[in-house]
Order: sequence, then C-alpha cells, then structure tokens
Amino acid sequence: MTATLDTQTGRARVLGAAAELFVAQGYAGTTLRQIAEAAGIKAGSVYHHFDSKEDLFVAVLDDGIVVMIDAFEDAAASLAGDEPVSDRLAAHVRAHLSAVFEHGPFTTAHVTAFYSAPEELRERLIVRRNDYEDHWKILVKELLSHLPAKERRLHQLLLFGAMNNAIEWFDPAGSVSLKRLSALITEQFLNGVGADA
Amino acid sequence: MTATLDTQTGRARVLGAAAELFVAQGYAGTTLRQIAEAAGIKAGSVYHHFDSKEDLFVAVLDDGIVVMIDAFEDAAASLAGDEPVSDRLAAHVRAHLSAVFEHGPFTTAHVTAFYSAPEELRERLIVRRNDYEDHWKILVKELLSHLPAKERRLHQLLLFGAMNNAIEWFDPAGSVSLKRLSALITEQFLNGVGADA
DNA sequence: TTGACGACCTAACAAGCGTTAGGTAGGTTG
DNA sequence: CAACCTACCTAACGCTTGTTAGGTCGTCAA
Repeated sequence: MTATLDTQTGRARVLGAAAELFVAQGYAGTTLRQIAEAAGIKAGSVYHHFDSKEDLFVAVLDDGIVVMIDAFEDAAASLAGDEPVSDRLAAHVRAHLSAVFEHGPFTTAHVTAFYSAPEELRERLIVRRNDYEDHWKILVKELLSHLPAKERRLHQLLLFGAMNNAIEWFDPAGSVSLKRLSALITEQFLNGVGADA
Repeated sequence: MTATLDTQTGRARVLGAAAELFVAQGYAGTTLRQIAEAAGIKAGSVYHHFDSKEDLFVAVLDDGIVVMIDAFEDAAASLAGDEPVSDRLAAHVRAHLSAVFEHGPFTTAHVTAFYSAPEELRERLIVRRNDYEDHWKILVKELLSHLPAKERRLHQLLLFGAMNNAIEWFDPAGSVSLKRLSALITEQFLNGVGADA
C-alpha cells in the first residue's frame, strides 16, 4: 500500500494518503497537515489539487464507490445467470468483500469513514451510494423472488450489516481467508446456522 | 460509591448531552463547547465534573456497557432455560436491540461512537466491552453447541454485525417494530432466508 | 529566448480547540 | 457567626485548525 503510494504522484498521492487517514481516524479526526505529510508535500499545497477538505473527502469516497460498482459488475459478468442462487450470491458477496478488504483504502473509507462525516457532507455522497445499493436491490430481487419487496429490503440490509461490520474484526491475512468468509456469509444468509436440526 | 444516585445533578446532564453529541458527530467531531451548551452550562464548567474530554467519553461508554450487560442479564433471568434455541436467542437479540434503540443514547454511543475515538482511547474501553461479548460467547456456546468454537465465533460476529449495523437504517418508530426486527434477525440467523428450496 | 504553466513552497490569517486559574453565589455544617 | 462545599462563571492560555496570498522553480511549447 505504501509502495503504490510512492509510485503515484501529485493528486493521486494526496488522494491515497487521505483515504488511508480517513479510514484510520475518521473525517474530523484527520487534519490536512497529516494528509499532506503522508503525501510528502506541505499543507497549503493540498489546495493546488482540491478546493477544500470536504471536496477531498468526497473525491476519496467517490473513487471508492466506482471500485465497488466495478467489482459488482465484474462479478455479474463472470456469471452465466443460470447458476444456483447460492453461487450467484456468493460471487457478489466475494466481490464486495474483496473490494473492501483487498482494494482499499478508497472502498474501505466508504464503510468506515462515511458515517464519521458531517451530515451535510454525507448528503453530497448519498446519490452515488444509492447507485451501488440499487445494483444489490436488483440482484436480491432476482435471487429472493419468493419474498415480498419489503422483506427483501430488510434481508438485504442485514446482509450489508454482516458484510460491512466485518471491517471491525476481519483480517484478510489471518487464519480465515476472504474466500472462506464469503462462503460463510452466503451460507449463513441463505440457510442460517442450522441449529434447529 | 454508587454513581447511579446523582441523577439529578449537573453531571448527569453533561453526560447525557455528551452521549447524544458523540452519537451524532463522533468523538473528534464533537467539541466541549457544544456539550456544555447542550447541558446548559459553560465550557469551563465541564471540568468541574470531568477531568478531560477523554474521561467524559469513557464515562459515557462505560455507562452504555452497564446498560447492555443489565439488559442481557435481565433477558437471561426471564428465561427458564429449557426453551427452544430460537426463543432463547430471540430474547437476547431483542434485549440487545432494545438497549441500543430504546435505552440510548449511552448504549447507542457504544455502537456508533466507539470507532470514532482514537485508538489509545478505545483501549481504555476494550476491557468492559469484552465483558459484554463474553456474555454472548457463553450464550452462543450453549445455543450452537454442535459447531466448533472457531465457527461459533465467526457466526457470533456476523450476528453482531447484522444487529449493530441496524443503527444505520432502523427507525424504532417506523413501520417495522423492534419486536419484528428482532424476530427477523433471529430467524435469519438460525434458518436463513431459505432460497435454496 | 521568452513566456506560460503546473507543482509545489513559505508564511501567515482568523477562528476554534481543549484546558486552566481564579472568582462568585448559595447552601450546609460546626 | 465563620468555614466549607458544590456548582457554576469569566477570561484567558497556548496550540491547532482549515484556508489563503504570494512566491519559487523546473518543464515545455512557440
């Protein structure tokens, strides 16, 4: 991650440094001087690339959502469409988790830093965020066509909760692989833990 | 020294105001002057009750965890112990969600504001936090005794994710009741959405 | 060679931050 | 009565914040 930071220049390095710091410290907890230092420039120079701290934050999260949507569409493209529900869902769960854990920190920022920003700032981001959730909405509608829309929405939100909260404990380099976690979440979502058996 | 007796003093008002603001704006995003104003006093007067902003934050979250643990133990006490797994789990899920959504803002702060604090501050809170998670660990061990410990831990984390992420969308005054949400989460956790049929 | 431009720097600005010292008013206690 | 305590206040402290104005220096087109 530092390696990529070194090879980039100017605007991209500021953007990357900002993403990492926003993830680690939140919006209010991160200063422009920290971002500038991590990018190897001085605080005032940040304004050559971005008009304000807010704009920089929006740029980071906008970049993140693009990666998320790309990952979703790549997963969709890799499927024929006639696979079992579990396979199709698993592919997208894995795409989401891979984007968050393996293609950070821009995607990661969307999960951890979004709610650390002032509400006014969040409103500037909600449009593109809904764009991504709509992708999921359509998918879930296909996969869970036997459920009413209202119920589907609730289940989708629970799925997002389980996936996104993983950022607080999951270590992709740990003993549980991202592949395994994806399979577990998918299985749990569709069939539960099966304690009634 | 029982801290629960001085509920009428200014200290409690500061604590409550701080909890609400930490929930809405995070740790770094909330200023002592905002807290003081919400409590009806001046900024300097906060230091009559607390030694620092950090101590105030710790006090808020410590209060929250006490409510959570109490809710857990109340739920346990209301059970005979021979109920079906689904009933026992449902009771505790409901206790957790009720604590977060109906007995805020101290409990709510634990879900939303915890990760907005600097790491050094989080470390001061982790002990009591683990205390609460241990309660769940023991419960899940009883309920999911057919699973290996490692797997149980993963499922427990997913359950926590689904429950805690609800703070980002669930409205207890909305069309979905807290009771209904609890039942849904429990059912989904144990049996999934059942799309493979 | 000139001139424009992008990428950065220095140095400062007003505002706001957490925090502190010292003071005041009112109630309680000996 | 005086001494003390609690619960606040005022006024400031040193520091950091996001932000800006103006300057420097190498690159590159004409």
